[in-house]
Amino acid sequence: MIRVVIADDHRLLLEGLVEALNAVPDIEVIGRATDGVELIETMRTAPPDVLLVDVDMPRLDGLAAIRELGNPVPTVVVSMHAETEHRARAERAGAVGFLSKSAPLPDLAAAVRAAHAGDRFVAAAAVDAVLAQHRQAQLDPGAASLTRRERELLTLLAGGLSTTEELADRMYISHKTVKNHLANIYDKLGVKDRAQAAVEAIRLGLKPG
Amino acid sequence: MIRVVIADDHRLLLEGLVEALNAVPDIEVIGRATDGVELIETMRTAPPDVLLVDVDMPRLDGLAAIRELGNPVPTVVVSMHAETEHRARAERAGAVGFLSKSAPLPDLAAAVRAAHAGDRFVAAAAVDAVLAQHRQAQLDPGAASLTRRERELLTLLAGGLSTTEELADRMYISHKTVKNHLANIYDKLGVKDRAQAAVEAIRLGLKPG
DNA sequence: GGCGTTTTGGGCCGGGCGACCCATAGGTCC
DNA sequence: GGACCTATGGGTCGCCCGGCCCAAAACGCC
Repeated sequence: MIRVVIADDHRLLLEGLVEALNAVPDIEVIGRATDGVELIETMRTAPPDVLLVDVDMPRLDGLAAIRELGNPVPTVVVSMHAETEHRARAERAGAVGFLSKSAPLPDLAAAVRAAHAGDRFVAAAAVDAVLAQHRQAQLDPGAASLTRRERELLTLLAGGLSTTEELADRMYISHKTVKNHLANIYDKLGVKDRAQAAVEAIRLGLKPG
Repeated sequence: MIRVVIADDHRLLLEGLVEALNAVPDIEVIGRATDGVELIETMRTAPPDVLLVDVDMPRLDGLAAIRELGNPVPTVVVSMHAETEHRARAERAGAVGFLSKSAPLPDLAAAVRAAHAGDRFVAAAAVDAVLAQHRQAQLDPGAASLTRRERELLTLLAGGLSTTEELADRMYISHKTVKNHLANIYDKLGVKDRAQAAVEAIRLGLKPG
């Protein structure tokens, strides 16, 4: 059983990846992170056999994070774009694999196994199946344009936090900022209050993660 | 393919039955009803090969409904209790089968097939598997005690209607009654507003239908 | 280095919401 | 027949929510 930690700030994609990989018999996802700082914390508490990271994440990007970590475990870098330049940068940062987010799932599993076995540089491929799963959310014109904080807030809402005060406390921001985020969410999702937003969030597959 | 219509005022159980039966390869649920009047309407617009009805339903109970219909299709009666007296009444009303809501799913499928084949009186058995699915909701102490109207309202809420006015219009009651129902729902589910109630409703599997 | 976006925060206002009272009609159950 | 629940409806009150205005940091992108 290959134990994997995944880091990606796109929560929907992250969840899709987790589900997809957990469906692979010899792979188990034991941790996830949505930014570099969280990733370092996760690596400390639950060190995996293989690490999967997105290149661009807030606070501390994927490449900086693996440099910071000093490559304790084989790392595969996942990127939206498959350009050679990104690949080179990932390689310099110590990654042993580089994947585009637009290829079939089996390639992703293969890359994880290869990294675990000690291979260097399994290139390209990966994750088209996941994007397909993820497509539903992208089809919703507004949902795709949700920002990171908006998705965070919406996820909390779908998890049962409803009052402005609760949400503000949980996100360490003022109640006014919560209301601003909510107003933007309503606009993007085409709803008019918390109840509808919560329903929509669940429909879109937003889950605490 | 045996086409079936199911009538049951317990919506959660109804949905469980529908799902369970749709999972059976040779059975397809083509309609559902939550009271006798709705059942008669459904039978008119979508006549099935076999009818499954609950004995006690509001407005017009199951037995009265099948009498009213004049038994155009073989009917299996489902009851919470498996007492002989109820069985006798069901038989007099023209039902060809009688099942308790506390036996394994295969028996239910068997009863449907038997009714379709023309057998008279497949007794007892049925639907324990469905109750298991349904158990989650029953474990929630409050959810089980929701009344019919409360469930109706909650289902609308989970479907995206959120304002008092919308709900009142849809249910043909005053906005004040909606607020009363909501207050009772909050109390029973242990939540404090529409957003949390909607989240909980979805978690409990309430769906339009 | 400048522009757009994101995230953060403020104020104001009207209306809707939830909490707490209440009553009445109809049904079920013993 | 009486107790209980359900469904319906009313009123009041305080607070919170959502709409609409604005501003300033921080970040990414070109």
